[in-house]
Amino acid sequence: MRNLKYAILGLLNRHPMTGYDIGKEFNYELSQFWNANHSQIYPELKKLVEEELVYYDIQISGDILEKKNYSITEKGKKEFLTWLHKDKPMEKTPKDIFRLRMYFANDLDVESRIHLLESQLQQHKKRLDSLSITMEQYPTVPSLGTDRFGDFIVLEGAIMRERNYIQWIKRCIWYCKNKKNEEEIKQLDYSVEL
Amino acid sequence: MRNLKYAILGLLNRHPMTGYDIGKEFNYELSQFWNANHSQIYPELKKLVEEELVYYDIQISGDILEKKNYSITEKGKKEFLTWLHKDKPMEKTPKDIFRLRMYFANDLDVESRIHLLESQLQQHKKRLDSLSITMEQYPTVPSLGTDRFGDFIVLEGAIMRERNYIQWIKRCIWYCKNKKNEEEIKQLDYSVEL
DNA sequence: TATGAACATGTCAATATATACATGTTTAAT
DNA sequence: ATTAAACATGTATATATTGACATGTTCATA
Repeated sequence: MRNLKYAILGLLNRHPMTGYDIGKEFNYELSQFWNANHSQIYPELKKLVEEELVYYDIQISGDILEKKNYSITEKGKKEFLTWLHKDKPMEKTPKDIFRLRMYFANDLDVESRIHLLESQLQQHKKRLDSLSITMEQYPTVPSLGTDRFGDFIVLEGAIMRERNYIQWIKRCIWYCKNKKNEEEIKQLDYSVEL
Repeated sequence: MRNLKYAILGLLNRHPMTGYDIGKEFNYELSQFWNANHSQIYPELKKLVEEELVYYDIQISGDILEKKNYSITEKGKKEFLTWLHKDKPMEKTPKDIFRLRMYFANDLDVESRIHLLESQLQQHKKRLDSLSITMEQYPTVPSLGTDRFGDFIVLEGAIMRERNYIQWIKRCIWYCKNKKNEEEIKQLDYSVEL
């Protein structure tokens, strides 16, 4: 697999940065589809240096603080592009603990169920709001050859995903609140508004 | 975390079954939000027995084949319900390698990008079809207190998730094709100028 | 009755991930 | 000058997960 390897190579392919910077990326935009702790990043960078896919320059920040500024090598670039070109089969669906809980929720009284659903709803709404604010940075669709195009489509994907999750939670709440008219419920369709 | 623990307890809380059966569940409906290999399941069951959260009866299948039929204990039931009641904060967004690839895809020519997107699109459509067929088993919404209600809402969630992913991929393809035309038009403009 | 698919249970090694431990520097604000 | 937040880089331990190794039985069917 070595997915972290390619995530790091991809970032360094954009521009050189330190391990700390990579960690920050994983906590910002990328966090919508990737993440890693620094305890994973530093050893991986070490490995990538050994494999001659990246190298670093030491920069002095302030008086004595040594920063390792990592760059991708030609070999690294080549390996990254090979990975990027490969048409990989669809991944397994991701694990989702909240769905797992809802799967088993018939053991919960309806009030508790609604409470858990409402709590998740609030959290997802909050995330959607923050993603929407980020989206305001894009008045138009960036052009295809730029980094910002990648930033834009995954941000849009994240927004769509959150909207969709919110819709599902709302449906679950609706079912819980309306035990009757079961025939009617099935008439609704699951179309997603954009 | 011990999420597998609760996934197993939840299943055994529905009804007793073998480790093999649990593995099958993880490859069927549950696979839309949970999975585990048998190499993870058997050791976990062993642990749960030690913790007295489950126990097993040995059943003879055929002449000599011993099957371990696992059941949940009262202690296990209690611990499962405590877990189920707890209002947990939202999980980190799941990792998604295809989104990661698309994030970096500006290094790909437009044709390759569209090819990768179309390939994913076909696979997600196929999964959506199979989920939709499963949904045909539910002519009405099952009542709240039954296992089938849990089955139903997560199946509906899986369908919504696939529809949404498909919409996102289609949007990405649309952007690629439109921008491509724009660039072609630009090329034409240049040639006219020349 | 031979055969292959599904049933059934386990271990082992490698990798991936999370959390805590450990140590310091720089920068901006008070 | 003090302080707190952010910068910066690592290691260690525990847990989670994957994929391979290992072994055997039962059942349907050709």
